[in-house]
Amino acid sequence: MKDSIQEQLIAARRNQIIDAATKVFAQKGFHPTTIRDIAREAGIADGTIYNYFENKTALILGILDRLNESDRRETDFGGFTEGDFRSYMKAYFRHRLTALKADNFEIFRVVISEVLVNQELRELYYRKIIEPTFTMAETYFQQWTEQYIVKPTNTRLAMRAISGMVLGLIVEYLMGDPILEAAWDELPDLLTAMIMGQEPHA
Amino acid sequence: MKDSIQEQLIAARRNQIIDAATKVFAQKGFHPTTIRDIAREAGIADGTIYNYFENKTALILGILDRLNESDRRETDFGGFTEGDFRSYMKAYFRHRLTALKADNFEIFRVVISEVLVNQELRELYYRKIIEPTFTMAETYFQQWTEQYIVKPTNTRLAMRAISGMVLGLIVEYLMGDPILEAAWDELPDLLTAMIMGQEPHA
Amino acid sequence: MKDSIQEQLIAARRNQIIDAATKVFAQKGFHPTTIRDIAREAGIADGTIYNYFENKTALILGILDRLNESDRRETDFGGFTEGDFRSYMKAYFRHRLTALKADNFEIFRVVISEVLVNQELRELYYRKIIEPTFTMAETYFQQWTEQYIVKPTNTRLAMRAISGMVLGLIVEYLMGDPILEAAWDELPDLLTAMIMGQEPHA
Amino acid sequence: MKDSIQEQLIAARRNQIIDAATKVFAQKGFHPTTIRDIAREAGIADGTIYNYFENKTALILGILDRLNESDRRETDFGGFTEGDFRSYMKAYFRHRLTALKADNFEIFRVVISEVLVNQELRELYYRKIIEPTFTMAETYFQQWTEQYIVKPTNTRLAMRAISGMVLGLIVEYLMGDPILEAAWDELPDLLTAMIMGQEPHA
DNA sequence: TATGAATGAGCATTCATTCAT
DNA sequence: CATGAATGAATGCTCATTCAT
Repeated sequence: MKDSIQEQLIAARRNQIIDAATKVFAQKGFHPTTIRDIAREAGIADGTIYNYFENKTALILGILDRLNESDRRETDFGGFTEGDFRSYMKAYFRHRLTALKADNFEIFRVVISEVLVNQELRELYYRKIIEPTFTMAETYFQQWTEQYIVKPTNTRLAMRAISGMVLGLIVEYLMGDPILEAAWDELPDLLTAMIMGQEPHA
Repeated sequence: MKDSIQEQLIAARRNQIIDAATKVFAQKGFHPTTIRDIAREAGIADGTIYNYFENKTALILGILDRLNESDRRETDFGGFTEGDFRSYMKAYFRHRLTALKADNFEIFRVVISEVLVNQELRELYYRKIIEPTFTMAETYFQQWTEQYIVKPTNTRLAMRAISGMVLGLIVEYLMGDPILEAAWDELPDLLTAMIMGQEPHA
Repeated sequence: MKDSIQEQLIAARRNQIIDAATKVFAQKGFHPTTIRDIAREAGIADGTIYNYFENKTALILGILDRLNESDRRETDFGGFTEGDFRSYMKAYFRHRLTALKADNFEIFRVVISEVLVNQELRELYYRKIIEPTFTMAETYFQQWTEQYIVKPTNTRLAMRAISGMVLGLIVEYLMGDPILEAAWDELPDLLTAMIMGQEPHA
Repeated sequence: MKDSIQEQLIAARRNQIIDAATKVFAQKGFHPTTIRDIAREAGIADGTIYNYFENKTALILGILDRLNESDRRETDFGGFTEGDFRSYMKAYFRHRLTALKADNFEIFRVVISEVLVNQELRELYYRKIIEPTFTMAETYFQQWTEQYIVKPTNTRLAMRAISGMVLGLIVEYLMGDPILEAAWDELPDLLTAMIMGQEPHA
């Protein structure tokens, strides 16, 4: 019982710190942000952060974890399993392309940048987020690729191509492309059309 | 005459430094690499680097410039302009996905990471590399999209989706995905098929 | 309560650092002295200095402040206000010429040198030390100049001439003049005689 | 003959460099000025400076020498030797207080600052400039002090007090005192009056 | 657990000076 | 003599991390 309260307190404090870290990292980037910046933003002392996170990198990990969790909570494509795969794709694109809108874009910029370059982070990110996502998605794609692509071994590659398209577009957006910024919302339809062919007219 | 020699000497030294920087950055990443590391690798004094580059960030710029130049030199899709767009696409995918193979992958990891997070770098990268590339490519895509996509205003978006797919796949590769690593060479065909539909059988 | 202790600790540490800085600056001068020199002399780490002073220049400011404070504490010419102006002058000269004796001379050398050349320092020095001193002294001089100098507007100039005489003598001393070194103690009487005329014999 | 031309060339180049150094030192101060700054201002290469001056400090010495020479050339108080000592004093004050006007003030600031703190410079400055000046002036003052001051041994001290007054006023001016700046031209008369008493009315 | 002062390794950058051309 | 590229020692300052209270 007591442990439970303890855990809740700890979780609350961790969240408080991750909130602060997310905010400041998003504003200033990872390297330019100091532990003191985060501590001040969280309204706590520098040293306190080290009671909850081993080091600065662990904060990025914490952010990743939480992004992942909230993503998993929001994501549910179960409804599309049967039947309309086109709708599923459109929903997937919309979800992925919208999820990072607003503030999230900036923290995503920082996270991607750091993950690319930090092996420890990268391995964790791959193992905890990318891999499970791919594995989970494989089922959905399987049935689709069976119809469209001859070699079924390519299912996994096709999946990666599609998720890569989304990721690449986000990166291009983060590079400051004005075209993407202006027409971001048109992407789900367009991407679906590109991948699945023109929507058959009734 | 003398100026020409001077310029050559300067260019040679710059290349020497960029070579060293590329190598060390690729090994250790941008931030962990010290100017001294690069100077040692280049076999020159620390201070000499500053006779050719304003600061550490300028080294990344130099690397970007050279990647860009060599890319432009290697790239020639002119032959595909007329006629077979499918071949053009396949060539494009193959070129893009191969260009960064080997050592280049590692420096690309570092460059992308830093560009994402450094505004000055990002703006230059966009202005000098991304934007011209898109502008140049627009012509090729125009004719294709005219046939496949109803709204011609989406040409630019489609281009970005396709280049984004490549970029995203590279990033996923850099994240350590074993599937991509194993089947990287199958991608050109697969991507072409995904975008353009199955190749029509004779 | 706790704050008071905190403040005392902070003040103590600041004093400890200023002591060290004064000592090392006096020995080696401002520019040749490194932060590490001061830290070692104070028996603390380099970084600790930056918890108490913004930068190296701020150390000079700290020294100035403390010189100023101790000067104010020692200085009290109130007793001479009424009556004997000649005694006042002599006391003034003696005080000014003695105050900097011993170690103080060397730190004064460094401080003057740096203040002359550092605008920020100069402005602060003028505003916090010179100006208040002149303003405060004006009252005393007023009554004297009323008697001796026709144009009362010149009071301020006369004050500056007299304080300048002291300052100039100190600078000449610091230049290494052996005559001044040998007869420094005779100056108060001499200067008084020069300014006020020979002492009337009873 | 050839040597003479050689010497003239060398002297000309030295002057060119000292001109540049004076200008840049006056603008930026000694330490913030780089050899390159001076070389650029002189329109020559960095290395050339080292053919004429041993090091950066030697440039200050060169400036001092030239200030001294031009001062000696301009200074001639011979006419006042006999007769009117009051006129002599006034001329002395006027000369000293005017000589450094305009640009000279700024270079004087830099020179004083550096001389105070650099022993080698200080000794040379004292030996070559201060000492000869005092020795030379002693004769003039002798006769005056004989009349006014009882102890003739104090002649030298009185001289130093008076020259110190000038020096101190200049330093106070350099500290940024607005009163002195506004009424600088009134000083010769005032100082004379302070030292010699009110001018006797006919 | 919270604090925040102390730590000190670490690094980009500068610049006086040298010397081969 | 002039040049200016190369040198590399030297240093102020930052900041992640620790730990006594």
